[in-house]
Amino acid sequence: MTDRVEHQTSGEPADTGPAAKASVAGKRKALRPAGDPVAGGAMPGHQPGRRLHDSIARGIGIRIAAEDLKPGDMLSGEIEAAEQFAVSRTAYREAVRILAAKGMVESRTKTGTRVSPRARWHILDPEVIGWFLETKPSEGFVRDLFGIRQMVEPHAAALAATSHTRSDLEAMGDALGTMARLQLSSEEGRAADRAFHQAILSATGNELIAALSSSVAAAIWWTTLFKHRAQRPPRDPLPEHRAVFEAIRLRDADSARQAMALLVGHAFEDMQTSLTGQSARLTKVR
Amino acid sequence: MTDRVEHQTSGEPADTGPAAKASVAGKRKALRPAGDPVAGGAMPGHQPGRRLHDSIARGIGIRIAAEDLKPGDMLSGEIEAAEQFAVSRTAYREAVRILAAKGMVESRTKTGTRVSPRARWHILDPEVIGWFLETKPSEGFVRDLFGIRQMVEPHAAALAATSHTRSDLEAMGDALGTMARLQLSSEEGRAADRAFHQAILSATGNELIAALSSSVAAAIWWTTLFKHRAQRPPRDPLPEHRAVFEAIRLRDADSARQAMALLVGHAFEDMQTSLTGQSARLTKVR
DNA sequence: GCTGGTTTATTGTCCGACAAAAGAAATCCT
DNA sequence: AGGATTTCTTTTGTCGGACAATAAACCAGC
Repeated sequence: MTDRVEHQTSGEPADTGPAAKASVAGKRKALRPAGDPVAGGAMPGHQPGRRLHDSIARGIGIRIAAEDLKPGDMLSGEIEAAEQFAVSRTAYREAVRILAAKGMVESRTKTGTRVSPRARWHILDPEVIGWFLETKPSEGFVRDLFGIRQMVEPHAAALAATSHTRSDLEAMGDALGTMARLQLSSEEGRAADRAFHQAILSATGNELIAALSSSVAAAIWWTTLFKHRAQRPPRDPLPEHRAVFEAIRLRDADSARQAMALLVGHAFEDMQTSLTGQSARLTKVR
Repeated sequence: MTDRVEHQTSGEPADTGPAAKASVAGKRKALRPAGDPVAGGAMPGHQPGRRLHDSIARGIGIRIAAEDLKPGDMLSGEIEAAEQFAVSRTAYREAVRILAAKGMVESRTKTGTRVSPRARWHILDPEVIGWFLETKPSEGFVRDLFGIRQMVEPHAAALAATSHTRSDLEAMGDALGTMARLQLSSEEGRAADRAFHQAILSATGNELIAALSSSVAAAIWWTTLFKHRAQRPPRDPLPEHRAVFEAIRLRDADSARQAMALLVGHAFEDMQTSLTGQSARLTKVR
């Protein structure tokens, strides 16, 4: 008894709608009409210009991240799944390869393709993190995100203080200047915030630590998002950033570590108060 | 007769002799155009039972990790590449999808597929780390590996001290017992070593930190390898492991952090002395 | 020299077929 | 009947060939 999971886009059960299999076998003339409103048909949320297999992988990945598909769940067979997405089996298979490369699913002959146990997910993969943030991530996930940030960034700041080069310092300074000019209300200002922290991770000289920047960036993204939603103006982050920068510039590792620990700790506090203050509001972003 | 497959942990310098494998299957048609000298043979290192696209992805990934293919380098076109590997374009494309999912290559129409800049590589991906360790004992990479271990493990031990559950403790205890029984000379003993450290990362309760276990495991793998190569008997790692375990068991976060910092520091020292002691052998590869 | 079409090389997508693996079922031998 | 063996069946894996879409490169015209 195959208890298969279907790839439906909305809550509507696929219910073999009339238009569902509208000439899947039809000639490939069936170009995708712009704005095709027919539900159940074409790949939902597929932006033109992006690749089909990427869109499909993303769609399934988001469903897994949202626990709509749980570990152990079996995906429908390739032929059926390809039909549901209204794409060729080739495109669907390439999507599954992507998911498998990120540890999210496993395929075996006869057994089919099923969602892997959570411990195997490459949860530090930037794309995977993006999928998790796509829908409302669990409180635990955001907490873990900050947990890693509290572990990484003070250490990284200390390393950066001793190992930075001139260009590292310039990158930090530029980002800091942009932050001061634009504040965190604009997208550019928030990008500068991320750039500042990324510059520090790069300055460690350890490319494995630098690879954690996507996780850090994700946590920062959430912080600023929550701050932005909370009506009351948050504390000004600039002085603490400057303190970190100064300590790194003076090659004072201990000060840099402490300053960064303070910064991250405050960011965590802000996020927590914002989160508990309006946890009901945490619905879908975007 | 159990047809047991030897699970030789790949990672050993791929000396894989059996090249005569090939013979993908009795194909329907004679492939192989006349003018093709088949440079390098069909698909080297493809174990039967593994998937073709995985083997190809691994092969290319290793070449990238070994800097045989450098960032910016363009891979040959899909048709030509598929011919070189003696596989279909489909299989080759799925391999490229895997590489792209790990940030190692980027494909664009007309431009072709090229190796991505190093900063985009998902270098914390367990498979990617495996590719790096396959052929490249770059001193810098191993140093970075230990750098991340020095950052992660003391912090993780402190967290584990406060957050561990009974089952976490049991996992650590079991691993420690196996280590004591088998030492590090056997593969099982080394596996127990890795299991001990992994149990600590799991006990943090932070799944993002736990996801770093592959990096830590890789570093441990290198340590034991070097220790094994160095003729003189290394220090006994067990007392230090026990100290970490005891501190965690007593929920003493500070002691756990310090004990773990000591353990990792000594492992790093051992690795460095072993490494410098036979640097001639290590650098001869390139 | 620049602008704007045209060519062209390369990846992207589709289709239909067969191979291989492995669970499930049927069969056979004792 | 029971267990081992063989056959069936389902599902992914691989193949080859075709066409579409895209963007770089090229060419023509002003």
